[in-house]
Amino acid sequence: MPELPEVETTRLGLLPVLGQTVAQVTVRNHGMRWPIPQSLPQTLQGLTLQKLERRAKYILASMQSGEASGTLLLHLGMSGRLCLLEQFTPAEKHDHLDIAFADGRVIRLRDPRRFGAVLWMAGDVNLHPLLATLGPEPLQDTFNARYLHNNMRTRTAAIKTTMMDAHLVVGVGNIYASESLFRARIAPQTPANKLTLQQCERLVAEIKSTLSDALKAGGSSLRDFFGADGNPGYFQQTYFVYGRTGEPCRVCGKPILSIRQGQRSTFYCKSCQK
DNA sequence: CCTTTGTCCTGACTGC
DNA sequence: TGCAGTCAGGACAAAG
Repeated sequence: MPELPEVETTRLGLLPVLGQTVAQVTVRNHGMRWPIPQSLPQTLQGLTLQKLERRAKYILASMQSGEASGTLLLHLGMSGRLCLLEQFTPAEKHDHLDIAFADGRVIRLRDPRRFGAVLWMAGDVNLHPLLATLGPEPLQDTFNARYLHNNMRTRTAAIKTTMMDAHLVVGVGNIYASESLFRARIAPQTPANKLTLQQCERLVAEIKSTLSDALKAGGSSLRDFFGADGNPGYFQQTYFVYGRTGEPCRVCGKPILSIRQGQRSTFYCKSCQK
């Protein structure tokens, strides 16, 4: 389940092919969340990779050659992985897309569940419908306690579901929502408009530190993450509550509870979170 | 049958 | 009245 830190680590792992020119694109399966455009191989052929950026959980690969330019949007869904191969190797079952470069290296997308996406945007990628209305990046200063508190005023739904709304702030997936609420000692069922400014301060701080801790862990495990076998696994983190139903709280020892909120699992400690 | 993710859509409702 | 915002729920992608 790639969350923002894994996406960012994936982006870092791809940086070595910056400046390379696309030699050949192979699409083995177009059926992703949205179909991979039939014209993608033709579109990318001969373009040079200029920039690798990230917005929310999208990796944005900007390509250009002469007049032709645009950006490839890559989303990993819940089971997607991008590996950078030093040279072509035979594709396996769920390897849906290869982007081969002139120097022989290959970016390969593997996504068993195919919830991911590969899209092409000519022109300004920030105008793409999927990106245009997104909220701020969680690690930027525009995402702060005042912003959160202000935007929670009109929200009556539970803080857990509200904080996962990408129009409010991006990159807070199911795992980090539970984790940062625990760290901020806020009960996930709390109506968003009941949060005090002080609670918003704690929550923003914990979202930022939870994500940046994970980013640091990702950066330091980059070599393992982009393993020599070209088969990166996701770095395993120790969670306070996520997936720990019935196990003892790492702070107070009471059992971790799980509930459903908006058709998603939420994990929390009843005695630590108020 | 269940679970998992992010995103989009619909219909109902609220408040200005 | 009209409109924008909000919310709950469901749909959807596929596989284990």
